[in-house]
Amino acid sequence: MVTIKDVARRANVSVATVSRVLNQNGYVSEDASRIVLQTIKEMNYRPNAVARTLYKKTSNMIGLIVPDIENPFFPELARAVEDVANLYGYTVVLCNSDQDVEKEQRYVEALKQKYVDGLIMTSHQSQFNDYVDENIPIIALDRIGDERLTTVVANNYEGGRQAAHYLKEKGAKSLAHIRGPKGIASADERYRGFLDYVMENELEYVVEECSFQLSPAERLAARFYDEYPQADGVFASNDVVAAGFLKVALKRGIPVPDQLQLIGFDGISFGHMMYPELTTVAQPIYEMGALASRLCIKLIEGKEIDQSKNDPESFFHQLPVYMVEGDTTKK
Amino acid sequence: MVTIKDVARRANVSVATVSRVLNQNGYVSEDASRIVLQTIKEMNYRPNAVARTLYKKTSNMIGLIVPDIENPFFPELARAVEDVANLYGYTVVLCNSDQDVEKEQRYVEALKQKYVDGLIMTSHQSQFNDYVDENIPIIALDRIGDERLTTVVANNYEGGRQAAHYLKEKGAKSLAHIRGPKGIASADERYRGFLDYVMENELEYVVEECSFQLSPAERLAARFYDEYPQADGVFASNDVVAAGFLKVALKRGIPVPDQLQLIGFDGISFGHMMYPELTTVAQPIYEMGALASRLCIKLIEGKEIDQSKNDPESFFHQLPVYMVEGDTTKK
DNA sequence: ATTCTTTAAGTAACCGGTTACTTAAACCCT
DNA sequence: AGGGTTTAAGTAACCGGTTACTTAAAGAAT
Repeated sequence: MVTIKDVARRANVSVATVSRVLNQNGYVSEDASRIVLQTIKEMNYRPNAVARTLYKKTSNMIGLIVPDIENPFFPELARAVEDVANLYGYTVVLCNSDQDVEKEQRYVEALKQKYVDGLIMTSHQSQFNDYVDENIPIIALDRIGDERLTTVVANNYEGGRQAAHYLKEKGAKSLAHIRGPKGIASADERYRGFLDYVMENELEYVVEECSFQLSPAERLAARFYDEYPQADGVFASNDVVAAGFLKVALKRGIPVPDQLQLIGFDGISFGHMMYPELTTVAQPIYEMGALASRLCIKLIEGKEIDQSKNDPESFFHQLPVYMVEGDTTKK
Repeated sequence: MVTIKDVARRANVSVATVSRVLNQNGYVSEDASRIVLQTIKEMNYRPNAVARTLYKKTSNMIGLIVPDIENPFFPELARAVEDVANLYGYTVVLCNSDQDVEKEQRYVEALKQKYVDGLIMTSHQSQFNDYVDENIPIIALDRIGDERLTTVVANNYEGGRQAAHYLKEKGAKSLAHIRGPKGIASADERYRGFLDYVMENELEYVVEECSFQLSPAERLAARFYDEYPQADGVFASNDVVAAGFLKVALKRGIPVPDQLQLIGFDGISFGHMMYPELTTVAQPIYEMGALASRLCIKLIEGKEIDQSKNDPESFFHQLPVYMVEGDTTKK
């Protein structure tokens, strides 16, 4: 491997000069600069990122921790984070915490040891308090933790309300909400939105809880359709669970959307893969990832943003959701 | 941040002794060892991974490059790679090359600069020749590149044959294969398997090409059903494309599987999410990822395996595929 | 002509570990 | 008692960059 010393020797200058040319700082003459650049090209020299990191304590890496890489929502999010990060010269290290608090903590430790410049976390942990005092920027994405944390979320509460409203408008008489796990802010908020709306409008409803995965959703759906045959409008807390409910309904021959209407949440591209297509409360997934990434980089580089302690709002970025009308609700 | 010097000072020993305790090598007395360990715990010292990497030229990181993180096949694969890697104390850096050769090369460069210990690549590049002489282990996963490269793939050829055979057995008279992009070994092999089988059995068939994504699949499907209304057995080169064909068929009211039977490839968990469930030629995705990861680590640590130049077979690990009978083919 | 400022470039310390080399004490043996 | 081996632990070089500090030459100002 070619080092800066090799380049310096060949170019007849000191390592400091080579370093100055590379970093475009300090005083370097035209001549020296030309020769060094020429030599670098000739020798195909690439500065060693690890050595630089050791001295500068910065790595141009951003850690992204997601709870479940197999839920298509997160790859879509990761994709956006990565696109923006790449644009600014950062590498994203994607870690799958597997909804395991310990594994998550191990990752945070490992990443910090590697001098990642920032962290974007879709943490499974309900309170990130342990992390908030760290000396690197942390963005909470799709999760709400400590209020001092810069946060990017969709308007889950409003999404919950919209789902309930939409079902009511489409004539559903007996609503159901399959809520996500308690303690996960997004799930809690969707539930709260749904609940507020059905209460305000005095609608008949029932709530069940289900983790954000397919198999549990299918199991619950089977039981659910037995127990609540009268339910004609189901709002699932994410698209994967909605897909599970849709599948079981179709299997049983329950006519969708005529007898049963179904709404998911997320708007993963996956919902378009099935037929009938899923009606869903879509989050602006790409925008969320991109914003989180941009904010993280701003915090890394500017160390400031407009996040004065006076203005808590500036920590909290809430993006609007929007209904995507598929075929699992009436026209 | 606590450094090894701080620990050494507090424990009244030299940094060498602390290092020896940490790495459990060299001569350290019982007493010294005890004191150092105690001090480490008290000060909550964690050795700096970057400094260690700089000297040892090893990072305990494995780079994993996938072409499309949004195709569920790859997260599933990544999951397996990561599980095994974690088990052995390695961190996986997941990179999305976006099917872009240049982006892929940039990632390889960046990863090597970070002293990753090994690379697992599901490369979009048909020949990895550029990479094969690198001084770190490289595993080709789900792709075939240079024959000197350790390779983990499913038996795609056999899968192609099986799909054709299955469709024939289920009574399809006019077969179609929607093959993946030319130049991608897995797609080529599936195509070859299909072709050999239909030729041997003198079956009526047609072939179309489609990239491994949903939207192109849907567009192609629309055209396909117009052009080949007689086709009654479609074998798609992956599950995502199969899902696109299924969706368009259902939309048009084509009875599946009675009038049109459909087989995908991959066996992503996704195929179970839809109804009717996809019949598919499943790859042992988890096993493939896990094997690639294990081989990579063996190469890193042992630098040997049984890969003598005499035995090219040992470089080539081909795993069997198996039919998963869903509802898109007749019982 | 002298002093001050700017430009240019080298030397060496530093980042935080690991390890080759060295010194010295302890133990063993004849 | 003297020489050899094993054990213990310190010193300093090293990994490959960056940069503070220093020296020196060129240019500007009085």
